[in-house]
Amino acid sequence: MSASTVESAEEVVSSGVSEGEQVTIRHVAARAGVALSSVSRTLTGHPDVSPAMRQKVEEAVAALGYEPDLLAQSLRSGTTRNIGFIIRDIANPLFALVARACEQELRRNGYSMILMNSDGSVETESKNLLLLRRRRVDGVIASLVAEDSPYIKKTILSLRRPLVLLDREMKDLNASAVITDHYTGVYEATQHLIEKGHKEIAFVTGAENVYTTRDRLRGYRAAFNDAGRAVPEKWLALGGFDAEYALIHTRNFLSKNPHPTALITGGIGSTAGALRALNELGVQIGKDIAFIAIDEWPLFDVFTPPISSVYRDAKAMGGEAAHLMLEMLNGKEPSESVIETKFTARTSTDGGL
Amino acid sequence: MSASTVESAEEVVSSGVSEGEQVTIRHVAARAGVALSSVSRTLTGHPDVSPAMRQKVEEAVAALGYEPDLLAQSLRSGTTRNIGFIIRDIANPLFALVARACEQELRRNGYSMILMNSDGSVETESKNLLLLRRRRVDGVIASLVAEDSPYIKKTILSLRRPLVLLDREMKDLNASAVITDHYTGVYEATQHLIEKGHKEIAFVTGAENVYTTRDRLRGYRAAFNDAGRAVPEKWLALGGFDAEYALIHTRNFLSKNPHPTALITGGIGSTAGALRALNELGVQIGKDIAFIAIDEWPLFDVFTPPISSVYRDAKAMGGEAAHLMLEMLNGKEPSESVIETKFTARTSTDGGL
DNA sequence: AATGATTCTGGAATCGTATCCATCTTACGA
DNA sequence: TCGTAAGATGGATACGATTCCAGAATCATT
Repeated sequence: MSASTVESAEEVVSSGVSEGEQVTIRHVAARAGVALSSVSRTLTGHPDVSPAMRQKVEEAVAALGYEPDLLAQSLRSGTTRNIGFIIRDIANPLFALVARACEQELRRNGYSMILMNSDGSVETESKNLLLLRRRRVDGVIASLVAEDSPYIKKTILSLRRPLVLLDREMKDLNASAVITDHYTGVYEATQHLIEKGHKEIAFVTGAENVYTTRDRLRGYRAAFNDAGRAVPEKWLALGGFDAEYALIHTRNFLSKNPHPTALITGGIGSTAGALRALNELGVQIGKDIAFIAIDEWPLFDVFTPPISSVYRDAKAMGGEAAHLMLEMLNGKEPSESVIETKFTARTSTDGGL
Repeated sequence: MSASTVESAEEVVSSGVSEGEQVTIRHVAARAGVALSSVSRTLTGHPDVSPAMRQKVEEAVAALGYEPDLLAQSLRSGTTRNIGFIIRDIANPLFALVARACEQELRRNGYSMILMNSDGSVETESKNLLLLRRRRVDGVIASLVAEDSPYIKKTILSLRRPLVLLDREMKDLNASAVITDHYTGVYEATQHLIEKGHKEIAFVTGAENVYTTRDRLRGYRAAFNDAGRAVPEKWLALGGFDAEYALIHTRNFLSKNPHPTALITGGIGSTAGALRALNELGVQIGKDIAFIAIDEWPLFDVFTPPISSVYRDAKAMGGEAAHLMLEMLNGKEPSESVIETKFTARTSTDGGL
């Protein structure tokens, strides 16, 4: 009796498995001289299996190098151990961190991640959701492009699978959500600027049809209100998270006279666009204008000048998303998890006045 | 006869499909009053289908809201239209761009991407490859952690599916590859520094067990040789692509006396680590030291000072990878695609002497 | 020793779809 | 009008696994 677990190709061929053919449970059964069902029972850990049977099957499995086919198992069991992950753009560094942490956690629990970019398009997003349903994923984790599309809502309702939303709030969906407490961070950031004497504080970010913007805006407004100041509505640009939008509107704001003395950008893309505009105009951050970024770019710590920011832990977001998904897969009710934000003042908020 | 394509839930229930149950081809056949096989033929576009049959089936499909189950189709057809994508870390901005472009292109062609991070571990990478095989992906696109692991090579050979390597070269694998012409870019970068009068040019990057490093090193050495200078071997740190490694070795190099007057970092992670070390030591780029980064961080264009870099088009890499994969899936032989690099001098390479 | 309970095993059905094969109808040309 | 081919359809089988069910073998009990 050979103790080897890997046998030569010739021996495998001589075992009734022809070249290139997939080794199935049937081959194992034949080699072990038992029934299909017995092999399956052995491998799935069914209690009614004798030690003799177990040994025969395990020998055959080792000899043939058999591996269960996840596709067939999925069809039979109705569960694929695949989770769909839909985001606007994986190249957004914040979402990349979320995706990475999420994938790690899912993988540790035996799930794989199917990644889809929605490219900022509601239509693509919707198509992706439908495709994921057809692929029979066990659940979907998504950062939706917009919350107010009835079409998306309908599509989601038709999914009939656990759903975890990232930084979005939608009613009547029976979904879990990882939401961020943007309010606190943005409130502190705005307050910081007001205390420094700024009145004309511009805020450039995405549209109000996502929770992210609404919660940030709430913090921004509250800081003015609490300070007994009027909210400078004319310095709000709430149109898109893309860099291009922020570039144009930052450029526009700074061409006015008077122009804002401080600028807050909401989100990775907005920050990039605004920084490009300032750079292009030769406006020096921390001197000609006070600047605060919401969400940190990976290399912010070595920027000159160091940039004041509202930080949130993207890794924790990803882990929490996976966690909430796993809970729902285990039959628990949907729930929410809140991620904190933290404002840190650095030298980019000096100057501007 | 109602012209509506979406019917009410009650009507669906009354059609023999009970609540929550998946609508299958069988229900469609029953509703249309035809055989299973006829429905299948109609939907797959088989020529032997009469117009009358087509109409009956299409009506039933619309009435029931039937959608083919990709899982069952996969099992039957042996092809999943899933592509595995394995990288070290999706949070690496360069790879995120590659992944995004690749996913887009695959999606346009009806394929989905299963994303797995190998976390820089050969073991995880290997497990991921095996899992992808069990998931019966149609192909794998991978940026391997190392080329010299015999275990990985064995695993890959056992895949028996089309494989596209990203920036790696391995013999006898029958794989396609997207490789980068690092040589040219690094040669030009090094030459630029030599012409400026630098002799002590440090180079911090990953290990030589990947093509990326070897090709860059070749360019670095050739520039010295062509200039008739000795290669400063003592300023080579070829140990890892992670930021931590670069941080430690940059710090170490600069603590020496004499220390390097110029620094080249190879790869996103290395650049981040080196920038942190320089920042920490208070060494000013473009003044106290000349600095060149290989691969650009997204916000390099607004860094102060602007950083000289060796650029490559990550989006093109992703698109090419998808393209090569699609070609192989269509039966073509493996091939290689080369991505260019371009050195651009900016003010970070002033000073240092 | 007969009975019932328990353990173990093999055969068959099933998941949802695609395709082979056989049958039946229709059409066409000689 | 007949023979043959082509067109159209239904039934059965297969993809690779799990699970139900029934029967065989083993064991304990009176």
